[in-house]
Amino acid sequence: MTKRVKIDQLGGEVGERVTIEGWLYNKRSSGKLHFLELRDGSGICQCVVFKGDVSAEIFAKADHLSQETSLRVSGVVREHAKLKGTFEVGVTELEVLATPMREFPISPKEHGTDFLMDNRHLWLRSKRQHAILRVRAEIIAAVRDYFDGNGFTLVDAPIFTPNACEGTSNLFETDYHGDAAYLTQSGQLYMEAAAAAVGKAYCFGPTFRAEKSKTRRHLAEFWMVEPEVAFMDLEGDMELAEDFLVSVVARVLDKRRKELESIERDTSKLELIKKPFPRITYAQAIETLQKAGHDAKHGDDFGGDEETVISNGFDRPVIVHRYPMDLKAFYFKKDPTDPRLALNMDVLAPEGYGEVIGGGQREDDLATLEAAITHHKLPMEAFEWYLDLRRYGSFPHAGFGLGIERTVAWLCGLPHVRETIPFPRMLNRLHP
RNA sequence: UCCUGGAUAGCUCAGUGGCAGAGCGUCCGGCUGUUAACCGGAAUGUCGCAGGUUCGACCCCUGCUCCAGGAGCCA
Repeated sequence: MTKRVKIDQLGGEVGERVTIEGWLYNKRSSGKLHFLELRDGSGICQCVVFKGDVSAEIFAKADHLSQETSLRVSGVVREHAKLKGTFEVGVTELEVLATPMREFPISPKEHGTDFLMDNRHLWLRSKRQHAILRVRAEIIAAVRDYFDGNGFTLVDAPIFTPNACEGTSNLFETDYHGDAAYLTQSGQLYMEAAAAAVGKAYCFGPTFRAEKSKTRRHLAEFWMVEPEVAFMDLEGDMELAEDFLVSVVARVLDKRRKELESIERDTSKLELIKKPFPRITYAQAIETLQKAGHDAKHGDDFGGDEETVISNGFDRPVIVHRYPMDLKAFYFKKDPTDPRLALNMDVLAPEGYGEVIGGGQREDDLATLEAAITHHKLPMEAFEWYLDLRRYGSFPHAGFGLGIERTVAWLCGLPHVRETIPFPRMLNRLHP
């Protein structure tokens, strides 16, 4: 019985006889040699079948393997003849577990987006998608470890929510035993309740947006992490966002450098992500845009192009704070030095990846919050529970939300968020 | 919802009002160190769908469907 090993462990087994199980990724042949590239999820290795080492039957079998055949091979591990630090298996036994019933649609050649998205369930097996999945998993692990290790308590927010905070047109409506229920757009309001219970709370889960957005930055279903901290102001919020982002980037560089390099991410750009992040006000951002020739005026919100122009001035994320109240949600606290401004902040990633974090300090005065709800023409009764947080020991607090997919796109250097999530849900795509 | 572009072999694409094409993949053959291997040979089509113009339409016209990029939208 030979030892079963994973491909990423082969380096420690040189000279040993091992068994590996996986799928055929690619094959090259000459008259007396077959080079089988085997993929097992942990990595890819070359398995060499030499005519002189195996029975005629096994050699013939190896000649007729098609892509994605599942295999079990045994042989001795050795260092690659040409590539130092790369290991291969000199095959002595080969067992076919299952032969594909038809040709695997995704060859190692180029394909179009539509075709790949239709075959997303198979596309995930490719080297590039595998690397992205692993970076995504590392980002999520880094996010959880950061909050778990800094005194936060995970408090899960509900997915079904009772009332639309703002119009229902951008929410997915479901039938909840006869009542309308909506898929959550954010767990933030619930985190404010949680912060009063545990002090530092965060939630991590899927969120849903039904708006008909069709851009490289939008998904109908995406994952968001939302911390909320009691007795923290906007300044503390910006410091938290900065410390958190730096920690996540460092973790991914430390643990997933190989994957980033395999997808040709310029990691030197990520090495620059250090504290402190530049901070500019909304007003300064508008000035920057005007100097760059954009006809931006005070009161405009930023689109993708504007965010890129603003962030291009910096080699690390830039924090833009104090937007006009009119552009922001009802729950932001007004700047006491200029009540037309919100105590909010957005973090724009460098290299044109846009907003990855949005957050700020929340309004903690009951009367001011009630006025804001009225001003936004929202149904007061739906927010009674939320207003209770101001009735029973109101407290200054702040938080933010980070979009996982935009972060994955940024760290992996991907032009579109559709490759950052295993099975993207977009305007015109629900399958597979 | 709007603008622009697109749909031809399994995939990526070229094509012209007059016999449907290439590269890759697949299949067969060759080669002892290949790296998206290479060399030789073969098979492969509802030219997105429906209608129209024409002696003749993959090509021109109309409608529709789907996709992509962008805009709007986007606590």
